Amino acid sequence: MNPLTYAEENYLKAIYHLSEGGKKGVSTNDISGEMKTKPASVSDMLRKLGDKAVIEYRKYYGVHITEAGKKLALQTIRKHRLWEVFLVEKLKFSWDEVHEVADELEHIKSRILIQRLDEYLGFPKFDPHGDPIPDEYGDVRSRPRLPLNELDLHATGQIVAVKDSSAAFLRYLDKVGAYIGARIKITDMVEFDGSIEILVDNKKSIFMSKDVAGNILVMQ
Amino acid sequence: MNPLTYAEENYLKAIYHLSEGGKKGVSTNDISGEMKTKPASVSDMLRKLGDKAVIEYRKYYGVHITEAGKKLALQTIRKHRLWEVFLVEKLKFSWDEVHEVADELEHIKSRILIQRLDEYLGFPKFDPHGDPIPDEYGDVRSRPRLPLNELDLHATGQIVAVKDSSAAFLRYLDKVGAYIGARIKITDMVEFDGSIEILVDNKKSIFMSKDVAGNILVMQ
DNA sequence: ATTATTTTTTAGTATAACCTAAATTTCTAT
DNA sequence: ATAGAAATTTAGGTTATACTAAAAAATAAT
Repeated sequence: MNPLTYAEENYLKAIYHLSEGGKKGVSTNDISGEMKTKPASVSDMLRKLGDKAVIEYRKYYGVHITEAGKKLALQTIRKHRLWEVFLVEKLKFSWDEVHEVADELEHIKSRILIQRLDEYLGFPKFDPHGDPIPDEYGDVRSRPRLPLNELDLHATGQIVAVKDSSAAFLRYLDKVGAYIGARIKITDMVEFDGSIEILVDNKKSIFMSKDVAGNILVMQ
Repeated sequence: MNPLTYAEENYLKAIYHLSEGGKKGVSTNDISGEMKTKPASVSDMLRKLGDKAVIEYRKYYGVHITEAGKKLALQTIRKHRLWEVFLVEKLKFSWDEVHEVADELEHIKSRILIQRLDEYLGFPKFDPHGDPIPDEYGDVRSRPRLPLNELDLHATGQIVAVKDSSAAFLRYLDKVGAYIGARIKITDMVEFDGSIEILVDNKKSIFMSKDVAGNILVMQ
């Protein structure tokens, strides 16, 4: 079948992300929400993606991504994350500025470009938000990780990723001094609301709400 | 007015290039040839570009690019050439591989991206083919240059650009050892067909047809 | 179990960018 | 100066992507 269009790639990526975790079908409404298009437009697109066999589409029952679709989605994600690394490491973007630009760059088609970029960046395994970069074949080597709010008091770990990578959240983390790679220890927990205090790199103490902690992923 | 679409940017760039030199209007057919679309499609597009005031369009008489249009075209050209430098200098593309990729990259919208890329590359003034890179404001500082076939016997100069930047021509230049920056001297001329022999960097002798020489631009 | 609500799809419309075929305008050659 | 050729535009159609409004299906509530 023909290569996917930009719009098709974007929908497929959204469907892939929405599929992660649960194996239930992804609903038209969810996709509509993610893509900021109307459900009617989504229905249109699902028919097309179904025709191209990258999703399984049963009307009224949501969609499942196929193996072929997953491969393609992971290619796009690979490109997105490699470009993010480039923007942060080489062009000195901050990690909250890279999303929109990478959303455009991820659609550049050249295979050799991505190979050379990967090489140029030193074959990075994780993007600036700690998310794993799939390899050329779509294999993802993800680290075991869990939300910071699920750690016990006095537990230690290392920040490896963020769940929410909105600019607002990332700028907040910058402000308080949390970053990917930081070694942390839970120094206090408030029973009442689940907020915690952590010690970063044995130096700096940060107090944060449960909500914030839930969006920080750590490796123990 | 709204930003230009990809297609509009591409047409405008083509019109700009076709305008260079002569100040006569650019014909529908010329644009059609350059863009590899049908004349009817060009007419469509010219109406749109006229509406957006980036060209002056008088039906049946070809188009002139406006000042606003020139600015926009130069922005696109700037982006194209900066990306070419990136591909060659950083990703080790050869100069005959960069065109198609840069044709995609040039449409990425972020202004800050281009500023940072420019800085990262050390504010280059010329692309890998020797063409000048316009600055942020669309100013081009071009070097005086003339086709190699117009030099006199025993004249010296330096290769600064190529007129034809097709992959075939560039690979030919690689093969014979001609490159941007090379210091050359005309060592022989054949009256009959205008072919010449040049000495490159006082080391290597190259024999070339008038046609080839006409596509190599030198600074004296 | 039947109605009400929500979700999803269909039908019909719009815009961008392309096409072919036909009409029109301009150019050229006598 | 005018006929024929060449260039250009218009008319009408296609595909991709989105939209709104209406219809249909699935789910939830009594």
